[in-house]
Amino acid sequence: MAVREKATILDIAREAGVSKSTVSLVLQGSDLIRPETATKVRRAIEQVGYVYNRGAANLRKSQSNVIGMVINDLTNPFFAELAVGMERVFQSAGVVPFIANTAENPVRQEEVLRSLMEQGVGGLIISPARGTAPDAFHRLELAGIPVVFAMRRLPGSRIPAVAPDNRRGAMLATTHLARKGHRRLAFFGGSPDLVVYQDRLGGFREACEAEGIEPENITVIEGETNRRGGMACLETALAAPNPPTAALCFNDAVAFGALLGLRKAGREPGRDFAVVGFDDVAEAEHYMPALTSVSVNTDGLGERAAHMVLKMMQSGTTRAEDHVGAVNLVVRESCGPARTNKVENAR
Amino acid sequence: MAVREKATILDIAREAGVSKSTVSLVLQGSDLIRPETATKVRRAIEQVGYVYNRGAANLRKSQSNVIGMVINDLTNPFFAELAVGMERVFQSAGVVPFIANTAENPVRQEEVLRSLMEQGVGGLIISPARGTAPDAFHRLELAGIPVVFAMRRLPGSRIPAVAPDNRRGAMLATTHLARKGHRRLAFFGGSPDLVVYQDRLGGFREACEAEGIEPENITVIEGETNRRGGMACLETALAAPNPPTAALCFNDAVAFGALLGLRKAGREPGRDFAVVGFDDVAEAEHYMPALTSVSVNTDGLGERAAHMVLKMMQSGTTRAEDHVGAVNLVVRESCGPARTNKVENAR
DNA sequence: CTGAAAGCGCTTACAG
DNA sequence: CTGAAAGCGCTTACAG
Repeated sequence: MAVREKATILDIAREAGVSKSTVSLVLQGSDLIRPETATKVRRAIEQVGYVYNRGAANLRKSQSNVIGMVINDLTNPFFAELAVGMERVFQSAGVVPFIANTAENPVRQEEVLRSLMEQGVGGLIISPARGTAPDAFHRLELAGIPVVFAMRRLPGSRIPAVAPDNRRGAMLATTHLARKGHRRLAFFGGSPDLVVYQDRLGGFREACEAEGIEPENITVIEGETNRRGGMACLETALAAPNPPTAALCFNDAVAFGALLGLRKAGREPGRDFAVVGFDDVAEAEHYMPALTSVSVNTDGLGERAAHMVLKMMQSGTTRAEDHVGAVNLVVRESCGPARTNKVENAR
Repeated sequence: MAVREKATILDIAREAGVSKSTVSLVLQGSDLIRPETATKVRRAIEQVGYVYNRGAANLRKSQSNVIGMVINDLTNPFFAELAVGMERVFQSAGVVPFIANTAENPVRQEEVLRSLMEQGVGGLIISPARGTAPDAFHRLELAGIPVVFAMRRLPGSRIPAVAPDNRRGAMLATTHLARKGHRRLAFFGGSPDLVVYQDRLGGFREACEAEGIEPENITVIEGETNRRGGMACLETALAAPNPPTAALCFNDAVAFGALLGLRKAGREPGRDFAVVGFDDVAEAEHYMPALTSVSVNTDGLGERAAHMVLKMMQSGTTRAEDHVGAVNLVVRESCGPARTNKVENAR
């Protein structure tokens, strides 16, 4: 078959001996068309090597079923897992979402959003980049495009969000550590510019209070939300005059870093110092030692967000109820066996 | 500002008191327009909250600068790193690529490609899914759309590929192990349906021969290309009557699995058994023990592929020279200290 | 420099 | 069921 000009519905119509209206109706699966005619048209479509021009159709219909997924950091396995959960839903709905990465950069995020709008997206799922301006999604709202926040939300925004119960997750983990006998606790990584951080830290503090941990025995160390940040937090913590014996980490990456830091410091992770992560990424289970972590059901949240945006697109609304996902603590080896106060005080 | 109908160039023209041709020229940055006029138009664009309709423009121009990146497995950090390298180039070229994930599924890949074509992509970078049919990209070739293969290529295809020198990388690693005194070597993970596998295994075998490793001391164990696969390979290997003392792994994920398996088996990775990975993902450096791996310059290959497709789109060709990227062995802890034959024979 | 006109590939009433 | 006609938002010669 030789290279040729792109075939259009006119070529199909000619090939099948019908009008282009008929072809269009077949393309849309209308039941106005006699089955034999439809078959004839489909054969012609194959014949001419036709590729549907969705852009032209969208232009005419002035609507679009293109969906965008804007991810803040694709190299973070957690967000990759989230994307996969969403994709599964879209796949069974027969739509191919376009993924874009903002690399945690608000400027890039603006470019990405503009491009997506120019491309005519019909709906969007966004995990906003750190430091996103409050009005970053104003254009989208104005255009009436359904948007859903995943995992992260923006303070004061009316865009619906799908996120885990971060506060409760942090409380579960902190309580677990306290009940194991730890009386000097730390929170590692993250910074207050993320709502997620405020929620997780808030839960940590609340549980500390409930368990009667003395305020002077609570250490909060901000830091990058990756391995490097975790190592740095751990170093800082151990250098303190009266160091903590356990840490809840902002996320699993930070926890992996803390575990690494412990090894470097010659401490036995789990035994000498308890570490708990957050998110329960796939790797947590296979780490050495296996990481205790707050499971947020990443896949499930992804699916939920996908369903939400699909539904909003169908009903033509930009409003929806927030969804707060259940969490639970998955206890593995990194928070070690129970410890008594005696062990803890020996340093 | 109230919600309103989408603004078009006509609205801008009215607001600015010019014709829509003038607006269009301003939009395209033509120098036919007087600066004051351009400024006036730009102000009007802001006024009416205009969003460029790229679909309409592409339809009229019958060309597109939309670029797709089709990735076979986004949850694999290696491919995520590759995607990021490509994105960097596209970003500085001012284009926002759309990423799609095939999850190593040829059927999904077909859907993704169809969708991308319907959307009117102007160029594509693909890392083909395992088990891709030889004619999977026939439609794209017919349509004259520039395509570049990244990391993986298809046997017999004329689509240009950007990939590391897999054979040489495997030889470097194998030679290193042999020179450290290992005389019984294994190759872990992967299967022959991937050209990459054939190249890496080929290099391994060639180096074994060059170093005088006896054929009966060469073990090849196929397996999944992830951690699980690595653990399984290691188990199988150790169960053999005369087990290998070192393994080159198909990729880093397999190597991490092998390292994990060693710990489970009570062996000290690096000392009791040497492990070398392939790809040198970011995590390799931070692993415990740090993983010796063949660095393929993932970022650089991504950038190269991006430049290639951009250039092809500009010159309107679908042909280009393959690029074979340089590799080098990054020696870390997982292949341990030199060993003598004596140590090796004691089991 | 600017305006009127045609056309990209499709969908959608509207007649027949 | 099918055909002719208009129009989605843009770009592009072509006159002025």
